[in-house]
Amino acid sequence: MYQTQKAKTELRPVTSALLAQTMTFLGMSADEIRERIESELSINPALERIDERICPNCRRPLSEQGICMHCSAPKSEDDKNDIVFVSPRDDFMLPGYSSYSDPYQNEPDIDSVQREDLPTYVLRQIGPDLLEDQKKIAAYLLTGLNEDGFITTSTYEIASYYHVSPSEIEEVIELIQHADPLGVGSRDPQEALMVQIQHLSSLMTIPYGTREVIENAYDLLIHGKYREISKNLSLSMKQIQMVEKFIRENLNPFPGRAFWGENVIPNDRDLETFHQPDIIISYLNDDPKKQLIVEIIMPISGYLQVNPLFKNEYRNAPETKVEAWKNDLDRASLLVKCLNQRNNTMVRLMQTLVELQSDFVRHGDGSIVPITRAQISKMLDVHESTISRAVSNKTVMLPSRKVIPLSSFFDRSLNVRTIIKDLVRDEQKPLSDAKIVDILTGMGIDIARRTVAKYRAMEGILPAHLRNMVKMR
DNA sequence: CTATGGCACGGATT
DNA sequence: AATCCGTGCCATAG
Repeated sequence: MYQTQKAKTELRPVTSALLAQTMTFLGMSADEIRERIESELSINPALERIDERICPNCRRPLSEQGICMHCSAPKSEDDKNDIVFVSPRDDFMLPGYSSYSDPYQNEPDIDSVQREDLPTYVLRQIGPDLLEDQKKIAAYLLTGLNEDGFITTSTYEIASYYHVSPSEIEEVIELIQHADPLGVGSRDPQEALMVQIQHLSSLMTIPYGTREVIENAYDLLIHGKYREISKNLSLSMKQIQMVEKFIRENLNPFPGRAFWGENVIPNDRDLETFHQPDIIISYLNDDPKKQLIVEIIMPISGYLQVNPLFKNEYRNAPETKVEAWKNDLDRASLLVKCLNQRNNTMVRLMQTLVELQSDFVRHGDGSIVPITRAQISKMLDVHESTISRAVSNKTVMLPSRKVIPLSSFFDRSLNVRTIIKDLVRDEQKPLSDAKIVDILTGMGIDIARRTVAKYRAMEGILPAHLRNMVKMR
């Protein structure tokens, strides 16, 4: 009687704290958790880190490749539907993976550099070329950049602040603009594009009329008013299309965004390649016939536990310390429990998710099955918000080496969008949105004409009357 | 008249 | 409760 009473009162605050914390942990990315753990480790003596890799499922030691012999060994290698979970690891940039970070460029150390913030990054590049007072100006300019990488303060403002002439400011700005990411420190997308063009013109051919379009018809361009551009600048529609395509593929109107790789340019999922993923899915030995390997990246290598020595010590704790030590112990065990809980949830989530979407993982966008978070939550018997948190703020690397947000697994329209993309790619003569609706209806997909238009826009496909001439690839 | 984009509404999803 | 998404209606361009 007395015991249960006591157990309850002790249990409740702990479990609710556990729940609350687990929830917050669940919503964090590997990076954020890493930070949290590091800080806890540094202040809490009761917490101990063991550098040994263990299976997230059964907590047994793993083989060298990080595969749990206990959990996954008995399964046959030929079974395509097998999904194997391997130990979370923190050093995901193994030699074989190093090319992920920059499939387009060969600069090797983009990864090390992308962690620092944009102003620092730029300043480091141009620093050597600057005089002392130019440096001050540059620093001032750079800290004033907005998230798009544009300068927000006016030249005159700075000039009067530093008692120098505006032209000297301009000089510094120009240097900044030619640093990587190309075009930072411009005032608007238009200027950024011009800088990029100037730079690229020595490296590749720029389609005829590109400068003119950007300089004189930028607003028309972003609104897709190609006819008008054509009239104003006397360029053919074909030329304008080339220009548009060139800009879309080679330039970036928002230099700051590319730097962060944020998901702000919806049509360009490639940019997300620069994110460190929270989960990696790959084939065993990179062989598509073999099992899928799912790795959930852990914030730290090894695992955490409550330090047994500290626990012992606590029994003989001096009066004055009892309180504080107990606090430490509680926090340590809470953290460990939370992390285990989080891991457990993530593993279960990915298990069902990859199983359901294995075709998507293996064969790409077209084979995605529309799934909602709510459905998954029922299958796993957890609250919807749990799944929501588990999915948010996380990215996955697919065997194709693309890094996408985990939420893409729940993209209801991705499969239809790919069909449309394929349809347009293989079309003989341009299909109008209405035609596409017909075809889709024939395939058993029932959506409105207006929706097709939206999907088209999402995929960056021009309207039918503008894509009649050249067909790319 | 046809094709498409903008705005806004309502239901689903988170 | 807030947000997202598909859709209908209407304006506009060709």
